[in-house]
Amino acid sequence: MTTIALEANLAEESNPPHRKPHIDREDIMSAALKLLGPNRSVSTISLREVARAAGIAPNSFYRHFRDMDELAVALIERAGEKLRYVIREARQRATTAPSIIRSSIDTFMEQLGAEEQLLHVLLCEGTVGSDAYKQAVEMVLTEFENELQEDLVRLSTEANAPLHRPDLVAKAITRLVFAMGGNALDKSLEEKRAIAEQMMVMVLFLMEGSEAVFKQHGSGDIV
Amino acid sequence: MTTIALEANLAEESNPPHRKPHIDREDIMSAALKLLGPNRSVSTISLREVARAAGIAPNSFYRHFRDMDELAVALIERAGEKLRYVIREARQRATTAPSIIRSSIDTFMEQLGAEEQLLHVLLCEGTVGSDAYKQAVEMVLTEFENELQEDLVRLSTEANAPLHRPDLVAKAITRLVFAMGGNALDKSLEEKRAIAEQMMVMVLFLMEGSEAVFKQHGSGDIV
DNA sequence: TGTACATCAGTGAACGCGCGTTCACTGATGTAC
DNA sequence: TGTACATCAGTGAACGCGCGTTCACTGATGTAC
Repeated sequence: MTTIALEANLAEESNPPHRKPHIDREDIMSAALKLLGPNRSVSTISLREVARAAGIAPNSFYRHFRDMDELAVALIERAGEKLRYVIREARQRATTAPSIIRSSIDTFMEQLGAEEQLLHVLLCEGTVGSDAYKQAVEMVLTEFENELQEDLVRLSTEANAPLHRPDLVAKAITRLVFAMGGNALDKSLEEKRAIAEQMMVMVLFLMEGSEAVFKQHGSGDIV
Repeated sequence: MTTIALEANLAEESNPPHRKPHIDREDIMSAALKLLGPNRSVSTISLREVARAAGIAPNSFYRHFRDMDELAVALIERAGEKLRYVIREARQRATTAPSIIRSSIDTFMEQLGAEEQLLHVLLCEGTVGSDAYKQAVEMVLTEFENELQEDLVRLSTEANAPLHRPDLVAKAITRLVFAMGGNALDKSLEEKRAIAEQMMVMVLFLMEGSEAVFKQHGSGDIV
């Protein structure tokens, strides 16, 4: 009795007794996301945990993913897509350099609250895990940097305030925001807001500094 | 025969057969460090692995540490001390703002090569692991930030180029250097050098930016 | 100096557990004729 | 429309393994008398 009730509950579907629910990669991915938390990263959750959360037998996992690594990479890619989509939207709402910073960071921090689990994957695990995993995170970050650089160049040209090494400005902003974001994940809403403010000042420093160096040295080497 | 030879080898001591080697926290910590690598972080190594590497029985571990968490925290603190010591030394070699940046970052990257395992602990695991673990990493980072801020204020005052929000400059530099450093860990010497160059430009941007903002707004709020 | 004793870092054996992975299976679904 | 068959996402049972932790032990070391 108790066991049967428990099993039905785990399956999270009220299908007729001996009917199997149909499960796809999507379901498994969101089951995995639910397991993430301040002390649980993708590299520390087990195949059996994911199967349990998805309401399937452990061996059924293999019908959809070769192993946990493949699942992890799929999650990272999903997170990357989502993040890019969201930031692009933020960008369209702002057209000047200062406002794009503010709206991008605000959006980033909003998402941190709303889709905590998905971003967790990107923010917390770039340095641990399998090679495939790290490489996937690195790709997302690089892509992010490239888009950001493009924006920075466009906006600073329009504003007649060219930047020295905009590639490094973009890289510094990206790494900084991701590092601080990972740190902010567990924090309260209030603390997150404070961190967002700090991030904006830091980004401002980077851009002003790059501008100042350009004025001193142009786009050439600093020596 | 083979088994006996293997065991003697594991113990890494050529003591008389039934003599027990004396082991202390130190030995266990360095055994743990040896296990770290690009795909192994403190939070993924097991008590038994550490015991094996230290040449003791698994249960002997408990004579020295309550659990793996206590070991992890000890490692972080050790890494923090080491890092602080090394950077302090670097600081004494340099007295102007630009040269302190260069010599600190050079020293940091040198240590990355020399004591890779020890720094791994600080760089790669701030966002995963137990609360105790994360808190210990956070403490080291904060302490680092405070020392850096002190230096920045002193040097920029001497140079008559005061900074806006030196606390945030210090924090940004710290987070950036640690994030990029964690990323550089697996890389070749050549790549590490390139990353060190990038880090210096980024730090320069932060300082020049902070200076520029100070000139515009003084030390008050930006808005 | 010699003896008795307490301490405590080490040990081997054993425990129960959750894990990843395998196997042969089942039965619903879609397709060919 | 009905029948036979292939496909394939699901299953339960079982495997061997490494894990953390416990227990009662041993024997070297230091101390008290």
